[in-house]
Amino acid sequence: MLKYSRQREAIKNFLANRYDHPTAETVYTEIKDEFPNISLGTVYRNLALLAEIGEIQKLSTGFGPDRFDGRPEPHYHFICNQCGCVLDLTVDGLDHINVLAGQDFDGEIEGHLTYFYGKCPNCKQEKVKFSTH
Amino acid sequence: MLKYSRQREAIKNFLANRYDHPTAETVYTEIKDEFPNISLGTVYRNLALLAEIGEIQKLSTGFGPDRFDGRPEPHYHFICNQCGCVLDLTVDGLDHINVLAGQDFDGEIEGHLTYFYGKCPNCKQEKVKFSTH
DNA sequence: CTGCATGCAAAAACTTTGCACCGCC
DNA sequence: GGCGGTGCAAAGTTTTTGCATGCAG
Repeated sequence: MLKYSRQREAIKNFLANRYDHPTAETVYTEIKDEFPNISLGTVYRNLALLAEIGEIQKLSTGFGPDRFDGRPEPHYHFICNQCGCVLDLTVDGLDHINVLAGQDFDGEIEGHLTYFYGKCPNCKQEKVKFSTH
Repeated sequence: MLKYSRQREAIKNFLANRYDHPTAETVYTEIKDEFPNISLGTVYRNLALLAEIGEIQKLSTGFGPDRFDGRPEPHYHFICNQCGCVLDLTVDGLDHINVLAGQDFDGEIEGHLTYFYGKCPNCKQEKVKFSTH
């Protein structure tokens, strides 16, 4: 049975109000303001738990430590090749790619996980700036 | 300048002949038959290098260590929820999802990385077997 | 010979876990 | 009070790196 804990609640709320997909380390550091005694182990344990019960999402970007997203509903993510930032991305009508993927496949496709790559709005701007020199 | 090395060549060939997307550890263990003195550091260095120059692909599945794919050309991957195996998957006509993703996005989408999840042919079979009991 | 590549081992980076104590139910 | 949660620290896992030596160009 899942028991209430102030720490877990704080972690969940913290993530719900951040849109930059922080790492466990960042969650730990920032949440220390409110809980000076909280331990990194507790942060990892709760992040894993919350991800498992679907209240947050764990993002493995393949670059650096895992990141966490406080928005539980399905959506996509964009990773900037230049600055490494991770942004939420709403893309409609992508469910059909499961069907496409299953066409020549004998197993059963149940879902997919997609990361988009490129230049974030900020870095795209930078590029324009430099190219006008 | 990139200098030839027998170790790197062996790693590349090893991956080219495997279709199970081995981890660095597996590459290391298996390639020791041919190079008893090769070190894990060399394996990691060469895997990173080969991935960077696009001769192999690094797969971060978010579960366990990274895996490596000897097929450099773009294709997709399927990860079995049940047994954890990783299979190659050819899906045509998925490039357009970059356009979809870019529709409400101010940055620039340059590509995407997609993992499909579900039951592999083997595990799907298992399920059928059990359900007939 | 010059400098990238290797082998080795230490260390870094990231995450999990054992254990005694704490606090929700 | 019972049991899941926490803090702490140790350890586990995965990957990177410093350095002396080796080998390709």
